Amino acid sequence: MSNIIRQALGQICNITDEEWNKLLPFIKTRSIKKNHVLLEQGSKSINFYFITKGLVRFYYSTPEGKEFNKSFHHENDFVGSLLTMKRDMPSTFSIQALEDCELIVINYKEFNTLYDEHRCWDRIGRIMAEELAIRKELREKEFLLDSAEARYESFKAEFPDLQNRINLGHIASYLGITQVQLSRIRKNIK
Amino acid sequence: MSNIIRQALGQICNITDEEWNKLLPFIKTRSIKKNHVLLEQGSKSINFYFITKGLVRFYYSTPEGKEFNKSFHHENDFVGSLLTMKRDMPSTFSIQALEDCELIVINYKEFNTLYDEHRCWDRIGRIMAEELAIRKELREKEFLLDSAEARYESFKAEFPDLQNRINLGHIASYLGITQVQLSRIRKNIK
DNA sequence: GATCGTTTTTAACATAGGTTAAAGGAAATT
DNA sequence: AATTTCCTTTAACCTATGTTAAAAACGATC
Repeated sequence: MSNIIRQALGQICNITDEEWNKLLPFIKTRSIKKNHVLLEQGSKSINFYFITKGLVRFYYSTPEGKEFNKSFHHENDFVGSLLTMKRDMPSTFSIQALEDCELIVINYKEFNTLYDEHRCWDRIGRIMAEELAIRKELREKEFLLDSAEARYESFKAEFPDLQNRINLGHIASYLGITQVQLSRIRKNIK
Repeated sequence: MSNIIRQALGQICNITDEEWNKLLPFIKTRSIKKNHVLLEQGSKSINFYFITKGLVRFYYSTPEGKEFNKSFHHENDFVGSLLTMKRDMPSTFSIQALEDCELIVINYKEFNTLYDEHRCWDRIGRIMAEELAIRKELREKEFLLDSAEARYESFKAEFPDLQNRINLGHIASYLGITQVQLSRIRKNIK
């Protein structure tokens, strides 16, 4: 099971057996059912996760009871709240399983101790953070420049595999519009 | 001059004299005038910059000739195109001086060689990328959840010092709305 | 202080998107 | 197959924002 995560990390930076053995005690596996809330907005998380199977959504909840999807993550993604992990602050969003999931759980504080052990962990952390920043910049650009219709087309182009796994309500929420408006857009396109 | 940048980096991670002397040959200083375009969208940059004085905007240009401000940066900010630097791709945005600026110029390819020299550079790169990712996540959240009026209030709260240095047209462009709409919002607030 | 360029506001009209509620469809359950 | 639940579309109406153009305010310069 943990071979999968070693392979994923190994693509970023080579990890020696010695370093790998330091990580092993900090990780375990976990299964969660569809609809389970893995992390609740407002709480602090001590873990981050690697998804070996399934699909989750990150979402913000507003005081008015609305929800907005921040992102979707599936097989081979690392997921967690950067803010909680880096600054020990309550998470600004929740994480919920949209399908039954198999996860690898990594204790963040323990993982943190590795940074001073070997440079490979800083390297891995740097490149993962850079990739995240690039993805978030792209989404910022789309919100800034593109219409909701264009954002919908981008979503379909970027995540063709997710189209059939995620219902339109969740997609609309990711695009920052209502289900009604997405329905109107879909009618226009056809 | 380069003391300033060493101090800024030193707050992230200690840099030994030996490591610092490896960086020194890769940096130089440069002055640019207001309105000068430092990086043109579509071109590749070989440098990134540290601003010691002045103010710049990052902006996207559309095929229709419109411009949208991505971000503003001033004294003590590191600026550059992550995409150009990390993936050797043309920059998706331009950089223009909004005031006369004093810059420290760092050659990215040369800087890149430092990563294998000492772990402090991976550490610095990691933490800078993490901070960038956190800022971009916050802006994503504001686009997703907040009205233009709320985003304007957030802008004023987050950058109180920039209010008098940036004209309303540029602020509207940063918020993703027109100058006309920002004017209406300002009228409503008062 | 008159003139010129820039920034900001205002007006009038057009479009995108929100709200609420109901109707249709699709899929799961009994 | 009938029932229930969830997902998607449609309709009617309302608000936020875009577009274009002009006016007003502001600042710099001569």
